[in-house]
Amino acid sequence: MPGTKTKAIDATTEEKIKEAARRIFTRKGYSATRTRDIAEEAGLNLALLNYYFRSKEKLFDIIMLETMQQFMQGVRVLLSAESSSLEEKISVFVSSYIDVLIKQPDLPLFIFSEIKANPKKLMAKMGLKEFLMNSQFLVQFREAVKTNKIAPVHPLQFIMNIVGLTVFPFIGSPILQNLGDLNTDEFNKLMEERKKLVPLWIKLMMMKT
Amino acid sequence: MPGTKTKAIDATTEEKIKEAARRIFTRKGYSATRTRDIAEEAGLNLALLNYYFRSKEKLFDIIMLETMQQFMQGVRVLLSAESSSLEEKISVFVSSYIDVLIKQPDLPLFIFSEIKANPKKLMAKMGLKEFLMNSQFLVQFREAVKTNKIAPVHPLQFIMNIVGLTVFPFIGSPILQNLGDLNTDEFNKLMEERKKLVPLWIKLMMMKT
DNA sequence: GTCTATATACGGATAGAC
DNA sequence: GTCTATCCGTATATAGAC
Repeated sequence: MPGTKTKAIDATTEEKIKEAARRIFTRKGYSATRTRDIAEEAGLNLALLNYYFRSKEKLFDIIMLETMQQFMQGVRVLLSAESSSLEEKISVFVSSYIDVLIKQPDLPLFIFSEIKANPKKLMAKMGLKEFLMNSQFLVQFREAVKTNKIAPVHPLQFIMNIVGLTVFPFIGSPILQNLGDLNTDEFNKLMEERKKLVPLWIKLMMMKT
Repeated sequence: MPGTKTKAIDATTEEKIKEAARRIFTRKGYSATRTRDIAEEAGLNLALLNYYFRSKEKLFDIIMLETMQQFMQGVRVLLSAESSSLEEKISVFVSSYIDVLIKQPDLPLFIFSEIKANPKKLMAKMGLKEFLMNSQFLVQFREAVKTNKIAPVHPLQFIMNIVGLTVFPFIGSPILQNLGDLNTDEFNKLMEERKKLVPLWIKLMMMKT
């Protein structure tokens, strides 16, 4: 039966639990998730969770760390990259992010909720601030302001705009889909459109007037 | 019978409970909130909650209904108003909304989270869709598109932009504040700036190119 | 490693004194 | 109306058989 199966081909029990946990935690958040839901989702016994991860919280910590690293990847793309222009960075960020979010639309609400619930525990692990400070992105932004190519605003305003225009639709999707009478496919079409629109809009917004 | 007795000068016990519940629910969400937290926040005994509201869920429903009505008020301002122009509507919406959110920054994350957790139960109560459909806002938007004043995009894209640029910073504030090394006052200053910037940006974004 | 059964803790709800 | 004490269901965690 299960113990005699090969580990090589299908997912190990530990991986099954992690995958199930990721789905449920992301969908419902830490507090609303019951370990029973995870066990059921994984098609496994409840006791296995404790055998592999000792506690709900430890399991969550592992999932959360991995999730945030994934979420951060887009940001790192946006911030680093020596060779590309500011505009190119924005395009790449928006486009790749929308791809991720179409596949995992629950991600933003989950991350922002959990960070709010536990800022100290989770913020440190991101190391986002250090990354931003010496980033090529910030250098290019300041240069563009100085040379009068874009309007002079706080860099954070600029970042809020890019991230907000990209991420917000997924946070508000239940309301927005209802508002526009859209099913998921139709909604995703609009998101695909935004891959081109958002970078264009950002460019227009930041024009010197 | 609860609620029928005194209309006193200072807050009644029932109001104290509701105020405490509003704060805690909004801060932590339904699942993570314990009735004991609410009782403590109100400086009252746990048993009073049940005396006045029968259950955690019934108390939550009352709070949630009131909160959504408040949240919707800004939207209604945006959508209705026969006399004002499209631009004016946007300015009023952004400005009044940012005022609300500076006072109650937890509101957006709370509302979006709870709607996601229980869309059927909560969406109907908003009645947002009906409101939008016959709104002056939508008429004016379509007119502006037809007369070539703004670029032709799905109205929902337009709404996402306005709401996203206004609301997103408050959803991401823990991360954003950390990113920019800002305390709450400094962050709020940026939000005050956005009262003027967002309407301007919207105007620029939507230009015909 | 995986299961069943059970211990333990926690949170929501209630009974009853005042 | 408000309190103390307590009940009871549910969720997490663990023991022990296989």
